[in-house]
Amino acid sequence: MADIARRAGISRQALYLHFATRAELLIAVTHHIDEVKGVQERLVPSHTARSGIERLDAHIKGWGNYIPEIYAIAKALLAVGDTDEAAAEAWDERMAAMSEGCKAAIGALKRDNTPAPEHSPDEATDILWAILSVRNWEQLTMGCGWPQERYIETLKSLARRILVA
Amino acid sequence: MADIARRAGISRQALYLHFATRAELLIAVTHHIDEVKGVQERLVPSHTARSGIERLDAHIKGWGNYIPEIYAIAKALLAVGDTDEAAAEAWDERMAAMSEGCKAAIGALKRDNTPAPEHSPDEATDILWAILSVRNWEQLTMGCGWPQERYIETLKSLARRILVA
DNA sequence: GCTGTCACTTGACACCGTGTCAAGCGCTGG
DNA sequence: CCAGCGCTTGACACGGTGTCAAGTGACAGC
Repeated sequence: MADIARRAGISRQALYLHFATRAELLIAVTHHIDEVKGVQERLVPSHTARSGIERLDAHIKGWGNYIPEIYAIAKALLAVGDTDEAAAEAWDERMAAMSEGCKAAIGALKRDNTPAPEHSPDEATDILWAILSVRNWEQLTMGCGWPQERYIETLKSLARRILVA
Repeated sequence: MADIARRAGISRQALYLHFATRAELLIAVTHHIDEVKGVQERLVPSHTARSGIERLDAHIKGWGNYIPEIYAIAKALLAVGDTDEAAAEAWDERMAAMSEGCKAAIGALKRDNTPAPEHSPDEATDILWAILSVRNWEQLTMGCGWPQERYIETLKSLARRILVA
């Protein structure tokens, strides 16, 4: 909090006039970034995609390229979520939005009659959500050293083989 | 530290006579659990597997069923790893051991001439390692509510479709 | 039986981060 | 002119980690 106040050019106490707790500040930052960087707009291509496969690709690309932009705040929010209920809730809420996108992509596959027979739509959604998680991105790019481009392409390939008949 | 000391029936200060820092204690606990619960023994079936596919299955089962036993300490270690270099290193070291198992399974597939053509052995190892990560387990079982049995079976199925030709 | 050592105890303290409180200051709009 | 607002300074409480000093009690070796 002291660091942030210094960088903002105000006193530490003034920060508490705006945000009651550290968690609240992190939540507000998260919402602000979503607004400025526009999650919604990123997922537009996935709405206008014609086939289910196209939609799957667009969703992976849109979300996958969004992750690096929110990574720092996401990590902070996840960390504080271990002890702060409201922060955990805020994160879950964000994830629910992203999970809706997964669900829609899976739904589009079903409409095309191209879903993999191995999974129910719910299970397929869970799987897609899991492999697109921030933690997974962290592991593959920061942990394994994959460049972002490769992350996107490989995940597209994985998703197709797992979720498309 | 106070809680742990109380549960151990010694004074908080006595704890510091054994472990210099909280991180050091967590690291020691991790090693102790590995010793007692035996990671090595769990992976024996994977060494004796005949085919590459069998080995892949055995590795997923062995490790996948080990995760719930180490989950609590793993989470604590990961959390403290954000600020403590030694803890992060200890975790990476454990992960390297597990990653070796992934590598060996991929190697076995190659020896059988059954690896998926889409990935190099290194990439296949990274992917297997990522989907078998503790975070992924957390997400699917705790987040999505999958029972352990289903987690194992679904991951086996995923791994085959991704990594086997 | 004495003594040194060792594991532990009690009780204090420093430091850091979060969050709170009170008093004061300066600008601006009515 | 002044009330209100946003901010300031400066203090403090609290909890957690880590440190330090002095003391205690048991046990082993002489």
